[in-house]
Amino acid sequence: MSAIVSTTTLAEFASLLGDPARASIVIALMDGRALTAGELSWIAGVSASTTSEHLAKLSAGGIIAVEKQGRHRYVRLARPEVAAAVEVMMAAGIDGPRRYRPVGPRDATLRTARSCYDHMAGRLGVGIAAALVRCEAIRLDDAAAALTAHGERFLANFGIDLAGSGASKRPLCRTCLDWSERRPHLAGRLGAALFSRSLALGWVGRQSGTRALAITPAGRQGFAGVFGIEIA
Amino acid sequence: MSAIVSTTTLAEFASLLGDPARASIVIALMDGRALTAGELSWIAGVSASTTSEHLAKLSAGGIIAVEKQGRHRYVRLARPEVAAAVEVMMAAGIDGPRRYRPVGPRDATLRTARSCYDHMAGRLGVGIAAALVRCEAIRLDDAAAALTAHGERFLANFGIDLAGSGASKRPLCRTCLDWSERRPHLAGRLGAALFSRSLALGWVGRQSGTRALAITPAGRQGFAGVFGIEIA
DNA sequence: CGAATGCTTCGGCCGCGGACGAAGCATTCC
DNA sequence: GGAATGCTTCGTCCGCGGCCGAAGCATTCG
Repeated sequence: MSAIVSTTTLAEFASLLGDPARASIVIALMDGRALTAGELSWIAGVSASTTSEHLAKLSAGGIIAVEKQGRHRYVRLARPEVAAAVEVMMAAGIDGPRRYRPVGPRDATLRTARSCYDHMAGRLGVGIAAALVRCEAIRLDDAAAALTAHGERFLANFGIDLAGSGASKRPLCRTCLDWSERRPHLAGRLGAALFSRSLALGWVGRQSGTRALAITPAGRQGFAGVFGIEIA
Repeated sequence: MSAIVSTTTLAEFASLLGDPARASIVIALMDGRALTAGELSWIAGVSASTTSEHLAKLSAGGIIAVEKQGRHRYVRLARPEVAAAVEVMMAAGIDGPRRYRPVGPRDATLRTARSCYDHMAGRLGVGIAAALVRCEAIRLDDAAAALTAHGERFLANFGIDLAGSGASKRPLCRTCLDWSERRPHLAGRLGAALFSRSLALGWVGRQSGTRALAITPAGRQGFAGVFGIEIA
């Protein structure tokens, strides 16, 4: 055998992702956010009971981690390896039959800056995260991220009021491994707030039909001034 | 959706690998060699007819490429992206449910040096590949690898006559991403020749029942002298 | 040419597993 | 307390797909 692991390992892992409903679930979790079973049920387009069974399998297979919280069940991807595998699998699955896909400039702009649900990713996203760590506005340990008192003031100064964003159940500050940069960017309520504030300031702009974000001239100035980052 | 590609792409790709028989087939092809349908039938442990159906699916899914040759049908992986995906999936599949696996000494020896079909992998394999690049015996661009004129002489000096190995269809020089090292090692006819020559010189020895390779004292000296590498 | 080999197509069997709804816990809300 | 919500367990159904053997094409061999 070519592989160190047995063949069943590959087949088991793959078959977990080989079901359309489970694939939808996993893709929905790909940005690192935790979603409830109910939300996933809606996303996957199957009943609550079916979703529950799928979640049980994914959990047993080490794909997802489930966290009970009140009467909700929060689901997230279990390990970064899983996210990495899904990324690569999607890349491999594209144009299986077809030959090439024209990667082109569109891909390049995605790497520069893109939206990942409601926060920013790409070089811009990881740049901001790194800048906030550098100036000790946040601390990243392991998987979790924490906002410092200094960071709270820093962000308030930037126009972000996290306390005002309500007592949502959603984690305040969460990191997400960036697909193109292989370094973390910020997700969670903080990531979302940074994104919406950047949009409000006109620093970045969405483009229809793509996740690519345009960094405006004002944005270049602003990101450089506030965070000290230059995006190539 | 979080992903660039649609959810069906992931599910389709994954379900192709989600069947034990197909997974065996793909794993058997992981080193880039082309095998016949009959061989794969034996490897997968299913009948010829079943194998034929599996091959049709894998081919339609862009996983494998099939080349007709006389009354044989040679099968190989279609694209490097597929091999990369399988590598990462196997890595992600390990210890899905289980927390850690006791990596232990057996695993350590596998990481040091192991056979990957007919060539060498592990630290030894990637070390040799790196050494050959360093001394400009081979060039690695992107996925392909090419032997230089200097490299041909270098290898002849080492006792490898690649011209004599026949006009096999098999690629001369091919790289394979190493599972444990995450760096390329050499496969293809060159990789096979390096392995058999090392065996002939008594530099490495196979061990029964495992893919681990033992590096002999002569091997330590030899690999250090010829390639300038020390394997920890 | 006929016989042997390699693979595919066809037909049929069978079981896995994904789907749902109803009922059962658990938690929260009023 | 009771009602509402969120999720899981259970029972059941049903269809997809993997499996095989026999027959059917190809190709090669003698």
